[in-house]
Amino acid sequence: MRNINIKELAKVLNLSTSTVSRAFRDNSDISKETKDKILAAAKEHNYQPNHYASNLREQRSKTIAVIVPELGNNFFSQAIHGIERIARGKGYHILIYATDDDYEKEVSFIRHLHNGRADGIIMSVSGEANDHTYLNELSQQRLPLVFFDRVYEDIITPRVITNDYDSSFSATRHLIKQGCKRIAYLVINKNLSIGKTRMQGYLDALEKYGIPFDDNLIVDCTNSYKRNNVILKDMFTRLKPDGVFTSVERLAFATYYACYDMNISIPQEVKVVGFSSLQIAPLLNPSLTTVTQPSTQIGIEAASLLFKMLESPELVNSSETVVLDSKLIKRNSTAKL
Amino acid sequence: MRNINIKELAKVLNLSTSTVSRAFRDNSDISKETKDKILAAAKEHNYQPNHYASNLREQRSKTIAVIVPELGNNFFSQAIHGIERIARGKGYHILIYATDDDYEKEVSFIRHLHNGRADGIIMSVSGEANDHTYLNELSQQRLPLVFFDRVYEDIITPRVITNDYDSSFSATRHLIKQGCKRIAYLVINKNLSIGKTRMQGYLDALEKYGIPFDDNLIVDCTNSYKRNNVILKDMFTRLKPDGVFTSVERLAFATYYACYDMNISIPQEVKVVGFSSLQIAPLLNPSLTTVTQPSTQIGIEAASLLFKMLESPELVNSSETVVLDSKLIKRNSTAKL
DNA sequence: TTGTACGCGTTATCAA
DNA sequence: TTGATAACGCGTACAA
Repeated sequence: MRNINIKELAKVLNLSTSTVSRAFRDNSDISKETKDKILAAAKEHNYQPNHYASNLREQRSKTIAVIVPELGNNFFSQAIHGIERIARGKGYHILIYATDDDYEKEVSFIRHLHNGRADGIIMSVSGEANDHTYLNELSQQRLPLVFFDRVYEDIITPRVITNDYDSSFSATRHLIKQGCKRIAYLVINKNLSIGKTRMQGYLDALEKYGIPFDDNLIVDCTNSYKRNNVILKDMFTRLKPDGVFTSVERLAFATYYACYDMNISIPQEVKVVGFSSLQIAPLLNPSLTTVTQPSTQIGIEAASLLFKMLESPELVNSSETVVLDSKLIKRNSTAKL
Repeated sequence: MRNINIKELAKVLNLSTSTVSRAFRDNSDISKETKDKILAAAKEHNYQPNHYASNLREQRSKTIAVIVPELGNNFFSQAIHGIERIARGKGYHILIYATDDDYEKEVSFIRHLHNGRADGIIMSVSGEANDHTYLNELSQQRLPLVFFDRVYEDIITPRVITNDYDSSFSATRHLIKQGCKRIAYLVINKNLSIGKTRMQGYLDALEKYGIPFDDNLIVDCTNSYKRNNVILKDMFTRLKPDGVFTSVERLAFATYYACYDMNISIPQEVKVVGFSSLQIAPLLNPSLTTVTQPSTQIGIEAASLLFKMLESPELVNSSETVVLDSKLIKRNSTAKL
């Protein structure tokens, strides 16, 4: 288990540890000859500089932490994919943390990361609670932090988001143009800024096109499949919407399941559009009209921003905001008859 | 940026560093009073023991590495979710590495992990190449390693797999019972043991039920959507299969797309079943019959096995194999007319 | 119960 | 170009 260390390797080569160390650092003066000899021996003995010793010495870890509400969600795994690509290119390692939308975990992860384990954090917030002061408390000595997609508006740090307001407006307008008059808006956490922004686009589109707003049509859902099924069936029974706009992918699926169960046909009786990064949306029955976020690109931008902060902090404004465009992709779930 | 260290905290408290250190370690002798005082001060000053210094001192990192062929794939993200749950419970951190099915990257990741960065590795292999000796070379001092799902058979290390042979046999038998006579088997990498095992189940089912085997019906696909589309259209044109069994999820989607393009109706003209962890398989058009692996559970088992190796190596046989059962879930894509 | 002192493996400074 | 040495921050023998 124990790997060979620099001292042993130096002894084998009859050199000092400093010389051996130099062979692994690019800048230092060392003769080509010696360097080659050392690298060859290193390979033979399977020597690699111990990362923890280096980190301790250099005060940086070449590691970034990624905190997301959940794994096993298309959007986040694709974003992580994007982050991974950039980080790998820079020779950085990635630590993954899933909060399960639990605020306590989020706080705990962030606090723990302040022990040198990571050089920076990329996070999509849980949004369970309203007290984010813990982030501000750390602010003087806060690790470089980039938000993506789900952000806390009261925390000033660079962020990568999408044009949610416009997308929501377009999606809602699309439903209206397809003939919907009673459009339900499904959301999981109204308090989360992303939920609010998306809702505002919905509200403004209704107003602009003269559709009366019915408070009941804003439906608060959960992360539980079972409870959502109950909530949605109740919604269909009581409110008879002819259009459904879901602020997250999962609720579009829940809508489909509820419609299947109740024999409500999409798009004849109700049209559905949802935010979703599902690549097989065309294969659904019916194919799902989506607001598709450039998820991988979001990850790429977020990682790039973080590295910019790490490499040249002076070039990054702490309120820097990168806005990417989502696309409304019209499919059969909103087809006119 | 610089966090307070143990020395400074000790000075503030008028205590020695060892006493402060003890407050954070559970086993050491320290008066409750002093401990509370230290922990309070630590909280106030936002002190946390530097992880790299601790790791260096203790020679372990409380970190495990997870290596997968790709992120953004339902199976792997669900498996990672399972791993995450167990690791978090043990207070371990998770490093993520995606190989993109690139053997070079896999080798590089593994080599780099041998510098103390991780205490153990959980991996699903890339399977691009046949030379896995690099793993054996490291074997005397190899990090504890657990394979899951996609494994190298020539490397002896604990593994968590599913009953692929049986599942394939059942899936093929199901197609036969639904009336299929010309069943194509779609695979991405024939050399990968998992491809072979699944194929054997298919072959044996054909034989048992007296269906003549046609070599052309074993179709080698790729990871590229575009190329697969060409390959599959060609297959439908030339071979006219009436059943398709896909060894990975992606190929089931590719089959759907090809059928859509060619106006081949599922299940009327061709029936489709595939290995898949897609949770919304019921929402596809038509709903997809799947062999569903317990992906999260696989992650849980793999992580548990790794921790067993870390905690009590003597209890783990290096050829220990955990086999979990997949389920054949019959849906409309294989319905009889 | 608390403090002193050393070493974990590395790299940077300085001297040779 | 190479070598000796100190320091990074922590945890633990050992001493008090």
